Amino acid sequence: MTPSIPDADSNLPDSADGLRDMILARYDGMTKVLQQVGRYVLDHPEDMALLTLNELAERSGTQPSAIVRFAKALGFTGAGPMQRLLRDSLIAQNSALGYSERVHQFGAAVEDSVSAGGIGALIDEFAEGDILALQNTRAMVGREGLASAVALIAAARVVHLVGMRRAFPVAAYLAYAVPQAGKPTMLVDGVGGLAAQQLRAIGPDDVMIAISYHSYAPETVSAVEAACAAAAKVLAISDSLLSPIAKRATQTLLVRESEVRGFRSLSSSLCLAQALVVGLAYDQQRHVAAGGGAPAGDAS
Amino acid sequence: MTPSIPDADSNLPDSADGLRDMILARYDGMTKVLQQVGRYVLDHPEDMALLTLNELAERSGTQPSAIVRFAKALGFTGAGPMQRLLRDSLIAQNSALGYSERVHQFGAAVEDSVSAGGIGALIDEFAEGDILALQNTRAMVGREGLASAVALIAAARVVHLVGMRRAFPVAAYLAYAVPQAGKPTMLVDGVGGLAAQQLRAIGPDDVMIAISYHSYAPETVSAVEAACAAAAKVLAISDSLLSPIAKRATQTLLVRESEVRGFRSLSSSLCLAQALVVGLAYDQQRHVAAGGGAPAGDAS
DNA sequence: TTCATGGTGGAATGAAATTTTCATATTGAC
DNA sequence: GTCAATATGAAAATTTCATTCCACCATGAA
Repeated sequence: MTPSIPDADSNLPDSADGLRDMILARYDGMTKVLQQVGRYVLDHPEDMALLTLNELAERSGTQPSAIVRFAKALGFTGAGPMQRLLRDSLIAQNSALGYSERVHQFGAAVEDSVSAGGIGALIDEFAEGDILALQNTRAMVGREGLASAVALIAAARVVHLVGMRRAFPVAAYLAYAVPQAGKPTMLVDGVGGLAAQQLRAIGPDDVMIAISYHSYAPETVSAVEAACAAAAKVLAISDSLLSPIAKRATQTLLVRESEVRGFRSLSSSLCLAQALVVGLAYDQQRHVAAGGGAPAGDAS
Repeated sequence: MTPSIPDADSNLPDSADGLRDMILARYDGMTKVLQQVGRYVLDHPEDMALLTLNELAERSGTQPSAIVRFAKALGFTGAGPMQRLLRDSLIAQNSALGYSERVHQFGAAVEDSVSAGGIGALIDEFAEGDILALQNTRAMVGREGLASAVALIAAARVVHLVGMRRAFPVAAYLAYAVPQAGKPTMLVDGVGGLAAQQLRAIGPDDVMIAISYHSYAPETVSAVEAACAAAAKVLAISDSLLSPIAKRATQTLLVRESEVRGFRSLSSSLCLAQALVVGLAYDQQRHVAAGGGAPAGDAS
């Protein structure tokens, strides 16, 4: 039974923005599941506008009835009216442009001058460049490349990670994610001048993942040399087969990063790193327990 | 009676663009009513994506059954699949995860889908997901968002960076790149338990760039609180307006990372970070020397 | 610990929308 | 001009979806 809508403000929002503000205002007073629904509405308004309640419930990890309750808690008569509000806003946004223009909205050529579009136009350039780079990387790495790299890592006792300067974020990501896949991991970061000690821990059953781009950091090169000296395997992530780390590597994964205005990106390397880790997680799982089920997701 | 789909090309289009081309190609061979439907699909794709067949029939001056026949003539099994195609394109333009439920399988039958394409197929999934996420980020951040964020950083005396766990690679990249743009930078990394000391250095003319994703690391939240207490500006890079750091931030840049098999990516955040840094470099350069020319590129 | 209150998940129900079917109309050929 | 074949429109039938209802669980107080 609806309690005759005792809500303080019986006036509904009349726009998606108004709805967003209303959710933000009431969020703290909501129950756990209702908050979950609210978060999904704020984070994925397009989904909430267009999908069915069953799909939404699945994606947001709730129940259809919870979505209906959420809408009613906000004063709507049901989930339908709330969806209609979001959908109308979405249509209004998109029908401003003609169909053909909107379709090519993202493929449109980018002005090559910063002063033309202002500094803000840089986001278009970098996004577009990264998209092209990702397509390229996907083709260059290939399924076999990824699969054999995963096998290489899976067979190792310990994973050692090296990446300096611009490559460091990639190494840092792997240092965060690889242990989650259940593989012992050491990041050779050289903090406290302990790089030599860290390299001494490399054994013959280990693998070193070395990430380096032109021009190749000498610390990374010498770390690879140390790994080779210890008879460890080396997986190189680099931008050239001629790079000093690729030459000594057991396997090399080539990534082509976009270069916009002289700045090279990292998106492709991160994407590849993530594919490696998830592949490793599936592989580990398959060997540990024959049963199915997804490997644990991540959190931050 | 379906004539067992005698259409020459039984392969369906996989995008709104492809559908549009297919309609144009077959238009001349269609009957009057089917042409009428086709014209409506081309002229009002968002209606066709969202409205019910009854409404569409009324608006286009046809019948619901005519729309079903039209879809079948194109090779679809019914009007539903055709609408779904258009709807997904609509979502893809506005959000990252527009592309079918295959991406969103949490615990469902993961084992066999991996073994179907092999672990190597993950590279395709992640690359594709990241591309969609980048398109979305580009649209969500927008030129104004980037421009005002750059202005916020440019006005600061010192930039403080916070990002833990999964967000750390982004902070690490900024710690590498922001100083190259000539802006004093401190990374709050908490190495050696010195986080408190690092936070004490924040002044009222500074800006803190805080990166955090669900679920939000408490260290990051308290760092933001410390920045607020010091009357510093806060630029949040996060995945939700409800995140504890977004609520306290001077400005929030929303990024929606792709989520494939429960693992969220970082490509969009890295792309955004790079756009921020290059924008900052141009801005700094413009104020230091009026002359044009690109800022120095990077190297590793 | 026990009870009471309110929240939550899942199944049943009723409504709405899509698809099929069939009768009628229209077009083209002989 | 008539017949055959196909297209069209209307309505029935089926499927899908939103909502409601009920039983169970969690939380907090006595």
